[in-house]
Amino acid sequence: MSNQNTSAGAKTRDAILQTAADVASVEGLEGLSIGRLATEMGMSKSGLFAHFGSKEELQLATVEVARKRYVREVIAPAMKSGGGLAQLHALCQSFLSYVERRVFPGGCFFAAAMAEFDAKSEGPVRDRIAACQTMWMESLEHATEVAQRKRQLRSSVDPKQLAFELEAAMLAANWYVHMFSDPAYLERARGSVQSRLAGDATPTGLRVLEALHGSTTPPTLQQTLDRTGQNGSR
Amino acid sequence: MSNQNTSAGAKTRDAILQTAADVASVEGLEGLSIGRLATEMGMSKSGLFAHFGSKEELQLATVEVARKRYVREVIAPAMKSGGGLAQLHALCQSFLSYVERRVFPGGCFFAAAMAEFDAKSEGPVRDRIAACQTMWMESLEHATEVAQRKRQLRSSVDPKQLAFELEAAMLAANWYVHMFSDPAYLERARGSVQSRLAGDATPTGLRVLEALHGSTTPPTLQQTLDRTGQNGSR
DNA sequence: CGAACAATAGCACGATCGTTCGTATATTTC
DNA sequence: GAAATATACGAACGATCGTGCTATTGTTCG
Repeated sequence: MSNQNTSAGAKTRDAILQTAADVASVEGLEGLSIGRLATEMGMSKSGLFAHFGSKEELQLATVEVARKRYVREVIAPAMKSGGGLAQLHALCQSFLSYVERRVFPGGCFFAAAMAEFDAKSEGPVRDRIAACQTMWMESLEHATEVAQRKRQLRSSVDPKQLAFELEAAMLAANWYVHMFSDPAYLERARGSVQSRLAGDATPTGLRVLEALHGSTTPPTLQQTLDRTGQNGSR
Repeated sequence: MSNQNTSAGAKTRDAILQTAADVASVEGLEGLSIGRLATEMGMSKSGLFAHFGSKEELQLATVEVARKRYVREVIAPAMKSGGGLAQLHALCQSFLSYVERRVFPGGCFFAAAMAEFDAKSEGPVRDRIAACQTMWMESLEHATEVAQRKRQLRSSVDPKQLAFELEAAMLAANWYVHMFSDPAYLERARGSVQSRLAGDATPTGLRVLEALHGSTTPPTLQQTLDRTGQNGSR
């Protein structure tokens, strides 16, 4: 989109921030040091510093490019699918794929940032991280509400509760897959998402889910269908 | 138990480590600095340092006292309840209570430590954190297996999968409750645990769950009972 | 060509980091 | 009481932190 009118300085600034986002996903936003970043970029500390004016500005700018990357790699692909339950499913799969593809080398940038700042006192960086997290959760909740309007999810489902549980499984996968270098946790999260969605789906919703990924579904789905079929759309 | 033969030095050493664990739950184990810790303890940097010999030793010792605190505040209370499903339930409730009671001021020490070290390269501290996390997960898995032997949980349940999902809800509550200062997330996690356990419970198990917390249960339990009752112990 | 400007480098500052060393004061042991 | 040991302190180290200030480059434009 706006990738043309980039002066020489803006280009290096962006290159710095891309590296900064990668480093921060591993070392944290506080652990990210200007000297270390300058060395890694092959430029002087002061030259790099001049782009931002303060460390806090560097951190905020880093969060911003990380957010764009997140939108590009997680949100946007999921938006291509139809609204409602399909989109909710797509958002979850997209996130887990994003973790699997190591879009950030240290795992989800925002998961790491939230863990780093959640206990810390107020501050602009913390606020920005919290806002990003809220936006993400709201996109999960919104997809849930649309799915309810489309009668794909039961109206008794609390969107915030469902979003919380889906996010919980995804976050946990993010931590454990890195801590133990075991991709099995991604599959566990996929299983969680699948059975959670199937468990709250109406018969209409179950057809959507079935169509989404053919017969890849483990027995859990069919089993859940048996269990919930008679209850209707209650 | 062995709180008597504490020489003067061992007493201050422990006092240092208790403070260190508190600080580390907020600032992280790397963010914990010896100078800052010395100031907080009202003693000299070198005097404090002499107790450990290196920062890494300080970190390892801090993890150890944090682990003991975790055992005392989370594991031990849950061990009082009967084995199997009751114990699994107790472990989850105990953890959420531990978060709620702010046993560590910055939230769960090990959640923070895992988030800090999961992306970092190998090292003794990382290994210790990973080992603690494994032990915790195994205690959840073990309780699940006992519950299966007691026919309280379906034999089709994968203990690792169930432990993962329970842990996911608890971890997510830990992050969000601090990030947004909203205790509602604790209730969401409690709801997740409850419905997850009820969903996988046999009729026998459901009776155990009902007995556990009287009529505190939201309609979800009764509803789930209706849904799963006919399936028997499958 | 030369002026204006954006971008980077060099250097230095005060602060803090983890760490070492020598020393002073308690406490225990003979 | 003397010797030995445990415990803490103060000063200083080299390194790195974030941040200024000044100069030097490279590009753009009149």
